[in-house]
Amino acid sequence: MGRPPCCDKEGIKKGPWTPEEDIILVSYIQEHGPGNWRSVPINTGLMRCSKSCRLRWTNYLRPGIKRGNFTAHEEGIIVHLQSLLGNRWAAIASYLPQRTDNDIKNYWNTHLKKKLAAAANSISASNRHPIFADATFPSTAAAAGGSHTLSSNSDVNQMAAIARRSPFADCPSSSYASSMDNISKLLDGFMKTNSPSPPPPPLQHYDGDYYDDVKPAVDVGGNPLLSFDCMSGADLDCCFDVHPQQPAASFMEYGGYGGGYGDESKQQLMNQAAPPLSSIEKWLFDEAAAEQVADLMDLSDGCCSVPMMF
DNA sequence: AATGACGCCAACCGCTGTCAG
DNA sequence: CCTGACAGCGGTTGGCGTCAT
Repeated sequence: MGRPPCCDKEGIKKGPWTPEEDIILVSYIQEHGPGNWRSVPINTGLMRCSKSCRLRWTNYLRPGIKRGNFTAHEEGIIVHLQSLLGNRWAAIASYLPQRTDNDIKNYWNTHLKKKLAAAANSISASNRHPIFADATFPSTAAAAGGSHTLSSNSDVNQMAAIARRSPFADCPSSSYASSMDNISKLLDGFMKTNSPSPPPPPLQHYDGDYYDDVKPAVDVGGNPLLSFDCMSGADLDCCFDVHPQQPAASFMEYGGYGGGYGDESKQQLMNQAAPPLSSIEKWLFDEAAAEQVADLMDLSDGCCSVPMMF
């Protein structure tokens, strides 16, 4: 289908935004709030298409955006979530509210992916776990009941190492950040007059969007389940079965590669105060998990020298 | 000092999902 | 149900800054 791009109209300005345009846009949003982007260029007189206005706001002007260096913790989360969710940058960004999806995408493409690829080149096939030597992997894993979104085998191998040992921690901060000072001052007033803002971290949400592999299933009693299978970056495959109406009756399974996708470790999550999906999120942010995996991996100091992975 | 190569990132493009009429 | 409008997302690109020669 596809509709004609909104920016094909004549008289629509493209390219970098000027400070004056930024101020106009911020002033308008300050008054009317974000949203209804179609009306923004009409009401402000900006010679920009609505899409451009939205992008400028969400990627640059929105309050609470953090620029500059990614911390090792942020890197760990990104790599962790990327291995779990794939290139779903908006979903990943929702776990890093101070970062935009564009920022994360750029950082992945320019730093992390490159680093992972370089490290992967150094990994000899003999060092890899047998499951990775199987050319049909990950299809075999999927057939076995697991599913994942790993872009490459090396993602798993390097993730924990990157989470623990950031090679980019000393990167010079973006000079761009300092250019934001004036706009930040402008936004101070906005933030004070528009509480609550910025949007809170969506740690509580579970709408099916962030877990790719939600699929219909039933429990032993025939009750509907949402089943979320994943191969985590922590080299554990896991399965969360969630009763939509009875989260407390849900359970989570963990299994290691060595044992396949089975039952060797099953943990009942019956805590009413802590629904299972909180456990998922806890797991996602559990730095200790990455540490454990890194220890298991027996990584050497050089990230291009990776011994036995498992 | 000049210039070519390279890296980074803001912005654009095209597609998909959603929803109202 | 169909269609069109809109918002949002992910991939890609172009321009600018930096570094190497």
